[in-house]
Amino acid sequence: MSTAQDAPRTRRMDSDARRAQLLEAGLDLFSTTPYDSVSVDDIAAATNSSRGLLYHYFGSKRGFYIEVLEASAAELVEVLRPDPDADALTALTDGLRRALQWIREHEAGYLTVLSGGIGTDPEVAAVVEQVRDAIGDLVLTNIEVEPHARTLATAHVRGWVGYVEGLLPRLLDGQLEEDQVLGLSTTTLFTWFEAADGIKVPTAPA
Amino acid sequence: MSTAQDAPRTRRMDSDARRAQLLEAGLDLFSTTPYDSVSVDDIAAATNSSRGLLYHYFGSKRGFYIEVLEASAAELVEVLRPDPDADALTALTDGLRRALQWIREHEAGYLTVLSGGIGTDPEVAAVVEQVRDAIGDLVLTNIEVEPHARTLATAHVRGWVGYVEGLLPRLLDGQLEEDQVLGLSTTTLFTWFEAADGIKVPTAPA
DNA sequence: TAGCGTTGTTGGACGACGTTCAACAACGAC
DNA sequence: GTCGTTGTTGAACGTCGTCCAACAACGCTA
Repeated sequence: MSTAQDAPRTRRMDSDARRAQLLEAGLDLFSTTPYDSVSVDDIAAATNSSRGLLYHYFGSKRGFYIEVLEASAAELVEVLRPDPDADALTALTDGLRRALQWIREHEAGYLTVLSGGIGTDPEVAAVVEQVRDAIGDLVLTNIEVEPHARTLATAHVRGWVGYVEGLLPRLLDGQLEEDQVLGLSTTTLFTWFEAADGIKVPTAPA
Repeated sequence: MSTAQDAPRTRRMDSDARRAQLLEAGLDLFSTTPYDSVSVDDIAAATNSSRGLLYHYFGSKRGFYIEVLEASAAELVEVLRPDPDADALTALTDGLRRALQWIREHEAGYLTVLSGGIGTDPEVAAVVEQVRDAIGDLVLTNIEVEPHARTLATAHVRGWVGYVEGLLPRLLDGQLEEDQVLGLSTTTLFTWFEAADGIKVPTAPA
């Protein structure tokens, strides 16, 4: 017979749930601790499981790290997704505001996602670069760009993502207010669009 | 008696020279290989010395890595330093051109410096952040900013550094020409200055 | 309920790594 | 030639990532 007291010694979980549990624990740990100071044992301990499990699900510690990165990045991109009904400036401002809120809530976690990764690891760098591109594309969503202006416009939004990232440390340590960040960011983004040839911002800002 | 053939078994070097030799080897290795794939043995082998030497000079592998970072960053900042006699636009364009050249020459190395570091390591992040601030200050050198505009101007150049960094991957993989990068960068930097209150760019660009 | 195959899970074992440290060897001074 | 200084070494240790053979919980069938 089996009661609540004598639970099975090893808890078997649905594999999706286990993956999610590991990823969540990974985000927690990597957010607060440098990559190589987080041991596989730490991750196992945080999930009440064993070292081997991480290898069963993710193949290697680095593979695990990359999935943590991707999961967190997906969250951020989701938060940023603009309201398709709003005009460009409003959509951007609102999206940015949500993103900044998300970053504040996950302050340490955000740093893991966008500002870091493991050293020169090309796979990690590729993931981070992909996230930045994705955000750039998102920003470009409801802006009309003629084909010949495509390259420069894409480059500009990609640069702009870096611009916003550059402001973040100053926002997080209080040197800058949220409205200042929003002001600088939107101005820098749209001013170039307005001056550029072959780009039209629907319901352009005053 | 001693000839050229039977050289001393262990070569004693001037400590400054040895430090420099280790740092150079470190830059080589970290440029091409992720941090935790570079072993202390590799560094020792590259300098024909032993593991212990790195600890003698740098205390730890991470301490060593940070010094490599700092050395490389100092080089980049030096290259960027604007000609004090030129007007703002020329000084910036020339500095940027030199920097892009330097980055092309040290392509992998640059990635080690500015785009990376070890994961969430706060010490590493601080060094990288410092470099970006230093570059921002450099850009602001020959621009006249009234006290009340200081905060925003500093923030803008800091964001701008991120902007340029954001364009770099596209320059390095050939999606963007150098002149396009220069054009986007200078436009984005100066357009805001011109529109801002209390900021004067000497001999402003047309 | 007993047995069976599937599959989530474990932890010992291994090689590689970062780090320490006591001993060593090259050099300058006298 | 001797001595103190100091650059240098490599064996030894504890920890880590990784592998893998054994294990145990569960669903299914009879």
